[in-house]
Amino acid sequence: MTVDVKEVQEKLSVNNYKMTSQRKLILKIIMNNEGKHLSAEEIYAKVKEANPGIGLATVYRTLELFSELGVIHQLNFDDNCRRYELDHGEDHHHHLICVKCGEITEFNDYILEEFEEDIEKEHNFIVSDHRIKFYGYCGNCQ
Amino acid sequence: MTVDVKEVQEKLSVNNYKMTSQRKLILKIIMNNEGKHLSAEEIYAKVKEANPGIGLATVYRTLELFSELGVIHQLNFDDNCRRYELDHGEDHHHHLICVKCGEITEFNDYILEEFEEDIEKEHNFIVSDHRIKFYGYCGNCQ
DNA sequence: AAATCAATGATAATGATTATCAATATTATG
DNA sequence: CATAATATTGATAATCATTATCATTGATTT
Repeated sequence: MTVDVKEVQEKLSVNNYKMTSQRKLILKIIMNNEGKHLSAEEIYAKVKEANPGIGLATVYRTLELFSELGVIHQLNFDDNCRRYELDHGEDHHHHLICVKCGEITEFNDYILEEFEEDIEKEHNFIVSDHRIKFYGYCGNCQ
Repeated sequence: MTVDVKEVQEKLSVNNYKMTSQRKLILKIIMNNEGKHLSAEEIYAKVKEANPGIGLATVYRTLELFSELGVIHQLNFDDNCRRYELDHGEDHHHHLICVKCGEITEFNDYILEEFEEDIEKEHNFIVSDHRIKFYGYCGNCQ
């Protein structure tokens, strides 16, 4: 389930939004930086290299729009800003956060499927997604 | 592993901090509101009922201090503020977040213990803590 | 071409958090 | 006990990410 420009264009037009040059540029920046978890300001900086006329507000608006459409989703690593990554749907995509150097590693898992069923029974709560953060020490910091 | 005032007093004095009346009041507010995940502003409001002279800055400073000492820890429910709860140590304490009404339910689990071992082997990452957020629909919103 | 509506860019406003600094409380010391 | 040294506090200013505003631009329709 990879994300490509055409697919996003679809999602936009279905919801009566247009794929403008600014939106396409922002999308490409995000796609070209998979795993970097860029913040709005970081995306803004990269975007300006290609198109210096673009406004910060447009970046924020576009990130909000993409989040609504499920193209991306927010992350929070407790560093005072929202970060974003492509939403690949049902991949169980999580993060290892080094509490010393802050390095963030990604990994996938599928072990919580059955656990979600338990939650639904025990707490009468229908799980649609989950996010795990593991805190600890990366290879360099042990 | 419950948290009590005496224990916090210990932690404070070990690190050359004093248990002032303000700190004690803030601690008690947090203890009396277990499961509420109060924000700094919310704690400030409750604190002022008992001691109107207390300053907002003191609340923020105390929350930072308590976090450093491991008395409490931060939570993030993507609602533009940091929330806090008592840190009970190694209890695996997680949250179910309703994406519709925002209700937050707590639960504990121990199933990820063995999974942490896998992570240590595969990613050379020593896990010290983990936090899971399950998103979905609570009983009222299904 | 005129009208309608969406999207943008610049900038002001907001709001949570942090920094500053003088005043106060506490502890150590002579 | 008095005084010096230090920690803590309260008030307030500063910061900074994010959001709102609004006039302008661009695209689309008729």
